[in-house]
Amino acid sequence: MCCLEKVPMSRPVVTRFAPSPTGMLHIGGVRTALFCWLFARKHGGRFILRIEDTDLSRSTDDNIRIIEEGMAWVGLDWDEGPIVGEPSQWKGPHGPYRQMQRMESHYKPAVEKLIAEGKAYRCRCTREELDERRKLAEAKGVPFSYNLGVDAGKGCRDANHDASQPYSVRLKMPQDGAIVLDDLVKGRIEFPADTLDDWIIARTGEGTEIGVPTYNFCVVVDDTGMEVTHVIRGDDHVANTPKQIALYQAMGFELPRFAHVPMILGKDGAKLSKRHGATSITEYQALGLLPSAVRLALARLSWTPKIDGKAVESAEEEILTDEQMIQLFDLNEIQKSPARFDMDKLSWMNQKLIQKATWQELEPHLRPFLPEAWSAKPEDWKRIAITATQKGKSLVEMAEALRFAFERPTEFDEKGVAKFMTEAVKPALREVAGLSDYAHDALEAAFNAILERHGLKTKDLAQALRVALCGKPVSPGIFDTLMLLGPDEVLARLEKWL
RNA sequence: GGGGCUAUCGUCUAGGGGUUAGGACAUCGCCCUUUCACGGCGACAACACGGGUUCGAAUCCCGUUAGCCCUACCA
Repeated sequence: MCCLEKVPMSRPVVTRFAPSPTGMLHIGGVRTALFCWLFARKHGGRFILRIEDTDLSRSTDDNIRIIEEGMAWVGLDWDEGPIVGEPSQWKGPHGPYRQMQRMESHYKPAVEKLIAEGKAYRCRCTREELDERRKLAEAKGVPFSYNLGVDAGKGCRDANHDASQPYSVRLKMPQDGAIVLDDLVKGRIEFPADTLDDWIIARTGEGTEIGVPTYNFCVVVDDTGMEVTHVIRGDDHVANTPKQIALYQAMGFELPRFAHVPMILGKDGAKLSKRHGATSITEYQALGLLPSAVRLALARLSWTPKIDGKAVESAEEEILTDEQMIQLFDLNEIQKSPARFDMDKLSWMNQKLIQKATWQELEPHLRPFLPEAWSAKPEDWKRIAITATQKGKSLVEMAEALRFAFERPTEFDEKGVAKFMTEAVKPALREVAGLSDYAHDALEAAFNAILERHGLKTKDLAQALRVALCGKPVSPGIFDTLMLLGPDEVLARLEKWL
């Protein structure tokens, strides 16, 4: 069944990605964002980027820019959210899209309303008192709770405190039954009410003021205010969801659909972290990966698209275009269990995508990995350079394979010299140096003629040329190598060997 | 401690009562070849464990184990 059919509301699909600007854009976050993006695109809906910058100590405009640029690079464009390079502006009708800018306008009125309606209450318990109780519970080996079980009746739930003293604000949770979450990927999950106690929606403020609201509160206010219909997020949020559901209900809002997607683990099954290698999207960019490869690899982690009801059955089918992914995407096909990140497969997909791309498509991605001189080269030259190296696993490999075209070799591979720079081959080399018609066919014909005259095999001459021209017996196809260098440069590099 | 989620080749996964348990990446071997690659062909390789239910269980149920998440006036 399509998840859309289960949505009671007839509003257009809206998803959102809400990262914290804490210094980098994590690959796991990008994957979640990708699912949100795919889902929105598939259903012709909107995709929102929202910045959760309530962690004042780590949130900076620079970090927000890192997120924006990372998202832009990986090709996840947002319909609503911040405007790159304009910290105080945004696009979309539900702004601001930075939480710190929503305090007075959105969060505080919502808290006040809940208190006024008796759905939430002021709590005068201090952090110290709470810590004390927590320690006590721990010593006794019983679970701490604010107002549940043995702690029932404790706390300020029924005290009806006014605002005359500093207070935090807690939400009254239902006290019996269960909160059920009908998750689009995990299925039905029940949370017994007696495990969910009254939680803080707003921290203690100054004097009679309401303090800064907490994450679980802001999320709900934002998601309702921004008309989010499908909350697609990491499954580390599953256990937060019953709190949020209770809040939706207290505020009288219709529930969105929830889809908790599994997290990405490192190769060893531990949470993906620095020691597994690259975790930030910026690093993947630097590795010479195509954004399309990153999208594909990330999407295929935990998701098996079905074509006509069948999962992909060949290497060819693994390489999906964005259009195919958007068309095929279905939350029902997402795995419940976490997946381990596999750099090898990403790398293979990257290679396949490089092979499939036209040289024009590749050029802008490749350019940053090449020296300045690249830009000045004629189109034809670029075409040859790219098509000649399009077997590489990454843009870095391609650039590396083209180095010889920009730098004369300073060192020469000893084994290569010993093996291929024979006396027998030198006269042939001399003839190659004299060639002037560098059109591919002419070059090939002349090359073969030289071979014949000197009784050499292709390998003998080609390898000797590679060593002389590139310093090592490795280069693109020999005719491409010659063409990229051109007759003058070939002559110059050959001179010392004649 | 409590609550929740998860478990098929090394990795991503298909399959959901009867299959030689299928594919992809990686690995290994062979072939192709002007180098390196690409490409082609092939091989290796899995149902976490223990109980049920059943004529029959990877598949359904219950336990166990392991991993992860939440259990904050973090997000």
